[in-house]
Amino acid sequence: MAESVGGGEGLLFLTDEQVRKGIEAMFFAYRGFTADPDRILEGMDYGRAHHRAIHFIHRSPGTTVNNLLSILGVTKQSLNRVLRSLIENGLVESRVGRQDKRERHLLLTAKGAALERELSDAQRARMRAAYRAAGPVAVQGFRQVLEAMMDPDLRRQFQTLKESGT
Amino acid sequence: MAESVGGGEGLLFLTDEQVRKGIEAMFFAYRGFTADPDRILEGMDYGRAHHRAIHFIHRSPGTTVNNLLSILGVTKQSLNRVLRSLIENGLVESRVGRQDKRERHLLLTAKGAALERELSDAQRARMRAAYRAAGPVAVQGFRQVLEAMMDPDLRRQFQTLKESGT
DNA sequence: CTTGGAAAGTCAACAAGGCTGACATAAAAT
DNA sequence: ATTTTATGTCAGCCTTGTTGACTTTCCAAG
Repeated sequence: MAESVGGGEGLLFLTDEQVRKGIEAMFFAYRGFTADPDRILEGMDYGRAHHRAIHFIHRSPGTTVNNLLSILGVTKQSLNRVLRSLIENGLVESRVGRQDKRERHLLLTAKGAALERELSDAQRARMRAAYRAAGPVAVQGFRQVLEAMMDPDLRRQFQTLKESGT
Repeated sequence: MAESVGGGEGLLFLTDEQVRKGIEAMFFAYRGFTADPDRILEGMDYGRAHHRAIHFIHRSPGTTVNNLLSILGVTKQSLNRVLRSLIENGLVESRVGRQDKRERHLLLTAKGAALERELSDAQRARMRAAYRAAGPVAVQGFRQVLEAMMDPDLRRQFQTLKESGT
């Protein structure tokens, strides 16, 4: 790499042009990031919105609608459209809450879990390949920068999710 | 960080759960990435699609429509709608090609450049802050992983753009 | 010089996935 | 008893993507 990213004490001497490259990298990388799931979903009745719902239901089984709403950052009308089709087609189960019967707890059915696996296998394969190509140190840095880019509320949500896993 | 990302010889011992966290980080970070420009554009007649067009026209002044099409990865009908409004509102100038008069060369007007600056200032500010928080080593890693995530064609496009700068 | 094909623009129609506003229901909380 | 919360739903709108069809312009090869 010709361009240095050096500078001590956390001070970075990056030109606007260099930062702009980071922005473009983010743009192109995100296209790659969504490409595989998009390919799988096209032809089915589902899209990226369904993928996101399935992902986070898998991630937090039994999560409530409101919970999912705040993670996804969309309106309930928007989520409901997606959720309804997933429930109708038997990918997601909606259970009335036991303590609070107003709440609906969302779970993947076997069929839903199968699609989740197919989608996340594809997406993880790409991530793994990228990680392998870039190396362990790069992966650490990747995560740190991404986390620093998030809005504070989203960062909190992300960290909450992080703790729930592993 | 409790989770190790170690492993010698480019072999990464990452569990599916750890890779999944990278995927979620990408999702949340992209929201932050687009948040500031989106805020600026809301209320104007423009959206994210306009931002992207403006960005790449600024980046490669005089680029042709076909060129832009392949960078953005949308159909000409979709781009045309965006481009038309930018031209009508005097943000973009479309010049008939000198050698090949079928081609249109796209340039930002002063007004267009002003909006471009406003948008990219906001976006760069966030990137800079993230870079500063994460440190120089992390920034290197960030770039490497992003580049490795791209589809090969997009990576080539990205690298071509990279060379044109600096 | 004619003709094939590339570059660009445009019209129409459609779909996904966002949004707002309004309203309904059930159940919890006060 | 009343208010608030969680959810669902209807209707309508916007942006941004898509396909298909058609036109104009014009370079380039026959």
